[in-house]
Amino acid sequence: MAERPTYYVTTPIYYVNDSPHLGHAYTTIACDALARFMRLDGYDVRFLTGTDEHGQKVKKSATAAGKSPQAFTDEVSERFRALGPLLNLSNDDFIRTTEPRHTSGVQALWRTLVERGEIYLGTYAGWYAVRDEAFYTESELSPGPNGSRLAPSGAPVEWVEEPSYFFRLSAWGERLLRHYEEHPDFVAPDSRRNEVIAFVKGGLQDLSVSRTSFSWGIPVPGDPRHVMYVWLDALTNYMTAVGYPATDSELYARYWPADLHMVGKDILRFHTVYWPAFLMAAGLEPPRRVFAHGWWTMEGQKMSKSLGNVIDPHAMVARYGLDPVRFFVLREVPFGADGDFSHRAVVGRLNGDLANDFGNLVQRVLTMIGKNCGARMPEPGALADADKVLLGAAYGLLERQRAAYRVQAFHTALAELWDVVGRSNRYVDEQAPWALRKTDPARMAMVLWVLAETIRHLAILAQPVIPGAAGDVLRQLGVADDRRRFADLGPKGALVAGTPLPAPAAVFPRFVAEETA
RNA sequence: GGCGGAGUAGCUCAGCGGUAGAGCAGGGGAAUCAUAAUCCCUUGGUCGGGGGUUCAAAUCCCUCCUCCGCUACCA
Repeated sequence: MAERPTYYVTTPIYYVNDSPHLGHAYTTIACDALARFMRLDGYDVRFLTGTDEHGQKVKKSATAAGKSPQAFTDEVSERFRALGPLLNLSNDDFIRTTEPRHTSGVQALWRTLVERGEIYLGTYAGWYAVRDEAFYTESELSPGPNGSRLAPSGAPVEWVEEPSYFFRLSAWGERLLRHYEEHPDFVAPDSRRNEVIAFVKGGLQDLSVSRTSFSWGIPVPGDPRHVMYVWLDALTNYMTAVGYPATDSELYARYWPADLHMVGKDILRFHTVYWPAFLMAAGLEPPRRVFAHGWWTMEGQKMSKSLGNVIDPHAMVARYGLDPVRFFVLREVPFGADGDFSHRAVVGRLNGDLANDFGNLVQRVLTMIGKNCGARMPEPGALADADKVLLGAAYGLLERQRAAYRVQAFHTALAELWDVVGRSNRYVDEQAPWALRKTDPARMAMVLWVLAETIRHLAILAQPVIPGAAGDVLRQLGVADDRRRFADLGPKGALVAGTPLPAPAAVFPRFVAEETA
């Protein structure tokens, strides 16, 4: 038997300085939908998420909370891990940068880079604001009193020099540009690709990859006064989670290079410039693709702690239900663009697309089968033209879904599914099975079977995005758990007449206005 | 400032050289299997302003206006 093709997809590892919010949920849901889609399509999938736990900010937050960094990160990391059950995530692994498998792997990568002459000891010099504990570039500074300079925060800065290890990033500009050229799908969407190319064309400086100003990090091998730059540390998780530095290990051999790193647009550069440069410098393969998605505003406003409009995923799921939320974030905006998470829009999708269009379609069909076909899957007969048209649309969905998922166009994939939902509702009205019940019961049975079979296709293909509801629909259709893969689509997996069906129950209740307190 | 992107129906957007489109919202109607869900019809736009190329321009070119992104070492 031939080996199944593999697919390795990652979320960024989330920085534990922050509690999980809609943004984290969004990225992870998108990856989950992708992972589920590929699994259903027969791929050997690896889906990774985790937490990024080192750095000065974490240390400060831990101190502020009166905890040790390890105790603090244990706690916050657990809140990210809890997103798994909350959002029905299917990740195969969850990595923390404080785990030994990671820290030792990163140190191995460091040693490799040193051996290859890609890292050298130098001096980092820059404008440093003691109050902010941060360096700033010349361009960020504004003039202060008496010829001094001020940071954007208003803090005074001073010229500071400290020893630091540097990565020879400047040597990789041409190689990176060639990589972008030869792999046009490496950065998506295209607008982001242009940005990255423009950035690299502007010239690259060597990158400071160690710090001596704090110690909450991975020690530099052979020079423990330094800890590693958090991005070198963090990015490497994608490899340490599959066994790096054991490049001959089963996991690494199977899954590296990753097929897709999903990221927010704010961390694009780290993934498309530094990361591939680190890897090429170490003689390793870069990931195949990096997709930068957009951000959500909340009722038209930027989410921020000060505005108090940061969405807690638990509250969001409690209010709307999980599958509606998953559906909304992937359906509402073209993936890659920014979107607005408004109550009105969520309810519109939930009541319109899910409850009225899809949920009600399933309900009306299953109820008619329940009442008029003895609660068993009806007997199909000869196909009328209208039947062929509808079934043809259903059969044609898989290829279209693949094309959309291939480029992470979740919104397109869902729109195509819902096109068939609409066709199905029109078909019900045109065929009017409630009238056929009296005039031509055999034809009624055929119509209901065609609808059930179409719904089977829709539900199987909707599983990646709304796994709970789609699974419920399939259960109500009497489709066994092991007959829900994409290989079961088409006539060969068709619903079998006579199969006893459970009593139908609504899958998507409409959202009704909450009591105003 | 430089580079890139976008401005099309009330809203969100598709169209990217050949008689202005979709979804939602609004208006009217049909049907009654169904979560009063569904289906049909319909109102609505001088496609940001101006100029140009063309038999023909949302669609190509120029220019102006507005908005957004990027312009490196917090992550």
